[in-house]
Amino acid sequence: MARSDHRSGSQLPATPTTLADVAERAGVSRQTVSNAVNNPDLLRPDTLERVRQTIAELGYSPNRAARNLRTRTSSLIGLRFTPAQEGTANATMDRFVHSLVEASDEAGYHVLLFPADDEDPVGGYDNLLRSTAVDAFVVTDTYLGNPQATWLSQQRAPFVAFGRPWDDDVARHVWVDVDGAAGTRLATQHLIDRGHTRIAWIGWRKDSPIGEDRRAGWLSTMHANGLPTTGLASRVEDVVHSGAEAAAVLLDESEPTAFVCASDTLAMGVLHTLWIRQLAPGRDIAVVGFDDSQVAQVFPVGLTSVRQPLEDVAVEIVRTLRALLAHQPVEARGVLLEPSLVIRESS
Amino acid sequence: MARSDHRSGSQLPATPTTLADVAERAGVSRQTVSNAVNNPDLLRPDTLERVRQTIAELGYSPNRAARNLRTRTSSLIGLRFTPAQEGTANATMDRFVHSLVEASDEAGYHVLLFPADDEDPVGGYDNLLRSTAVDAFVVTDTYLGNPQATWLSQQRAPFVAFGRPWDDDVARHVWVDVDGAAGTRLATQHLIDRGHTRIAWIGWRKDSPIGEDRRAGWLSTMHANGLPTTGLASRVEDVVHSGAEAAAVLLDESEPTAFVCASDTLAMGVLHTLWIRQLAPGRDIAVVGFDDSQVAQVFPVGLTSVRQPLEDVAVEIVRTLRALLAHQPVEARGVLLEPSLVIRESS
DNA sequence: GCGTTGAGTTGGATCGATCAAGGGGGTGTC
DNA sequence: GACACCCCCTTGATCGATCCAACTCAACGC
Repeated sequence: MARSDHRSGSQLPATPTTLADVAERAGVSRQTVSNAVNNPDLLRPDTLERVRQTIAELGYSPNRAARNLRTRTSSLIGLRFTPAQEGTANATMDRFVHSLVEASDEAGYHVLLFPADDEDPVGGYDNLLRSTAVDAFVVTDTYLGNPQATWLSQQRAPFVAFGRPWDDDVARHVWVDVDGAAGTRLATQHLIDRGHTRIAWIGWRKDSPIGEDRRAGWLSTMHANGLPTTGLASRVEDVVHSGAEAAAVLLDESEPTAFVCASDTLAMGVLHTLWIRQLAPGRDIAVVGFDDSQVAQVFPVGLTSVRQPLEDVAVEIVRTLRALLAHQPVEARGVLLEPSLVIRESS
Repeated sequence: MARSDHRSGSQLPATPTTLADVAERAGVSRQTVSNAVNNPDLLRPDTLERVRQTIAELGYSPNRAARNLRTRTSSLIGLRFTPAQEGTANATMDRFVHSLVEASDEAGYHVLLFPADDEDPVGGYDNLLRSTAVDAFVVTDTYLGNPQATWLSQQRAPFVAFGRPWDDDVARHVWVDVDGAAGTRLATQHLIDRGHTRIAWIGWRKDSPIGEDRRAGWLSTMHANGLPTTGLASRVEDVVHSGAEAAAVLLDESEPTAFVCASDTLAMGVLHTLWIRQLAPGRDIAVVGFDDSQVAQVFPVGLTSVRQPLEDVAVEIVRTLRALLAHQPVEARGVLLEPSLVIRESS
């Protein structure tokens, strides 16, 4: 005797419909219903149609837990959520998460968030992994010395990193990243095209490989165009007032007419200094930032900025993840995507 | 014969440890191990200790899928992720998600994200609900006419809304919200305390209950202080240039010395107009925004802004959710939290 | 002495799906 | 006619946890 909770109209039954309910109603076996859902070509067309009809009538949807238990998968992708830092313009996460959720959804996956624990950087991963709660991870902070990627590799846990493994003799994992150097190359060339010759760089401290990568783009473009770089570069903390100070010093000592910055945060610092000195951004001095943050977008003088193709990054990550989980050979160990330049009034 | 994959050191066994493995090794039954995990007080202290030891040795962690299947729960909270709109300063989601992930984690829950489908606003909910993939939802967009809350209520799906049900004769669901009026009251009083008497309001269109709520805070505070409001209010689209235009008109026609805005986006518009007119924010004209976005934080002239206590909102939501899921009577139908004012140079 | 009680532990059944193997029934081949 | 074969479908076992009822054993009361 099957459950008979198909009473009053639109309300959800107390116990949701199961595969067995559908089977009985359609006059077939459980396995046939299962096949209708997962391997439709195994069924005769008329049977398939009948089962599908019944599924629609009963509003059946396979129980996730049961499926997960049997197949030893969860259709979940774990992501450690790290929010945008207060007091900065860095806001990659929000857009990236959105893109990842969309891309995952299309591949039949959902995104599971878990918090960052500073004391135990791999704790969250370990829990989810041991309880087989997720199929794979997406790792975002691949800064030098971050143990996550290495640890996951050791555990043989499937994961894709957003970010290159900078200490490349260790962990050789699969990754997707944005070519920072290409971004600053775009920015610098753009300024050169506008007639600038004294273009300054304000970037992060030397121990940041990402920062050095972005710096390299500026440096190579300047050299390629036979332009000077000495005295035109500065490396500081990624906070607004450091950017402001660096800009002040550079203006005094080297008289640049344009700035390329490693982040929108630093670019805001530059703009601050310009504002104090009554210099008009875009007219007197050009400024380019990095990340195309909301700050760049709504600033009264729109800030020209390098934009990461986070939508593409997400799509690429999900594609790679699927290959990984299907145990297909992954074509490339890493994928490098090109950013674009969003030009606004500040340049 | 139990699995014996406890070979070379730190690598994860091919098949993870199960409850039965632990039971055999500890010389007790499966149920006892289960009790050690879920109902420790049922065991005699010495047995408990022995089982715990074994669990630690084997690195056992209960299989999520199996537990979910049996208990008909998932320890997952569903959240429809809507990213920050480009070209605005609205960035509540990022901080809220972070807070929710943290609060959920402490309660033993994880956050599951799913995408918004414009064509089928309840589709994502329906899928997750019918497949019993999540225990409950957190709903964030409770604007007037949003079908989500009503639909979920009809389905008797457990959920808590971040946001009041504005069309309050329908869906009487459980909610947590921030008192917008109290926020603008803080802002307005702050300006009055600084000696301002002609304080203008720039808000959203009249069909936004949230906007009207915030407007009410400004209005009541002005009245309570016997200050004029006629000709000092404007209702526009929530985009930068609308804010700029509104500010220009108000400055021309009513000569305010301060602006309270319904959002940081509009406040940026005001700042734009001030910049064009060579008026110094904070010195010539005061401006207050709403949301304490990154934009407010890194703007060269720090923007005073109302800050929503999103951490507290998340904690309150999770607390309510737990009560709901435990079928305990929820004390209050709604919880209203007080925002604070972050004072910066613009006021 | 014997039933009662209760704390501590156990084995079997169960959640709802999929896997693996095993039919019926028809067609084709010799 | 017998056999092999394929297509389509069914049955029983299984994933790993928890629920449920029962079972052991010591303490206790009368």
